Amino acid sequence: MEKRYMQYSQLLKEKELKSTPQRVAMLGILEKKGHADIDDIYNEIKKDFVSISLATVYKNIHTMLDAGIIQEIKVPQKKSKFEITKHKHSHFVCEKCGMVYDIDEPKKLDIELPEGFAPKEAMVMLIGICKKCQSSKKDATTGA
Amino acid sequence: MEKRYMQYSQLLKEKELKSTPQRVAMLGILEKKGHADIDDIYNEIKKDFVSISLATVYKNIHTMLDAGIIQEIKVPQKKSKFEITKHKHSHFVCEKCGMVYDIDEPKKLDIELPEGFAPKEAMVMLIGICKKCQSSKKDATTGA
DNA sequence: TCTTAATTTGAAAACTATTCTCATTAATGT
DNA sequence: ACATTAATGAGAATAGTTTTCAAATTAAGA
Repeated sequence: MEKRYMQYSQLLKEKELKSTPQRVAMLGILEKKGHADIDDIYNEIKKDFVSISLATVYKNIHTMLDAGIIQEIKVPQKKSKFEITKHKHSHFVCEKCGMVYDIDEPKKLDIELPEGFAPKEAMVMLIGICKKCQSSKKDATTGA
Repeated sequence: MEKRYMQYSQLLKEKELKSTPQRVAMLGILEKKGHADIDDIYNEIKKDFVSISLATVYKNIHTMLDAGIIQEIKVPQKKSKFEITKHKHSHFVCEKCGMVYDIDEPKKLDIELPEGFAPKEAMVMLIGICKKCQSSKKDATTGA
């Protein structure tokens, strides 16, 4: 078995989850694609697990979300995408092709809160035109 | 007719939309609640429009979103909420009670992008514990 | 390796959320 | 008030997600 599969297996066990081939494959797909929605994952995993159930994909998404192995990215007007939990970062969403890119967290974020509010986390999302769509002047969905 | 209803009527017409009592009422509810999801709006508007159809609520939400009169706020793990479009601002979401609060935009946001990416808009969302939940040490859903 | 206990899987049904269709009603401009 | 055009309401249709449960798989211990 390949090395990276072992790593996912490891990761699942650390979170007290059983390491099933389906879960490992889902993580592999998320790693490969970076960001994927339910359909992306289902369509991709079906290539290897012909009879996998969509319900299994949903269940595993939830299980792994609860365990913190993956995270949900909600973009206004779009379907949620998921990604493997990694170091904190922000997102850039292309309003043309819909691609989600990881970007570095803000170097500085100076925001003023009313008294009594205790922030734990800041999420920053930039919306704009990505490099591909910028240069091609058209939809880059079919690109990287 | 009340003054603020006239204003919504006005607003709709400016966007080339017909000013119907249902739309005006939806905007009134959004103003009153600040942030509301589809069910909030539907349950509230039914008090005045007993036979309003849920489909009408959905249709108007879309219409008004497209016209830019209202905006969608997507919070990870939660249902979308909507708000009347106003001056640019950020959001604070209480992870305990789920309330969404408007907060001022960052005074400073210093973020580095790879070359070729053209941002148009930055969305900042803080997650944490709101004032009410902070002080009551429990769910403040039933509060303001 | 074999056994057991606990969890996961797949398939279908159930449920929830959203959109569509279309006859009727209402809003706008003249 | 009239004509035009769009919105409403009701229900059907579709899409998206979760539940149920028997069979299969995993993890751990003997």
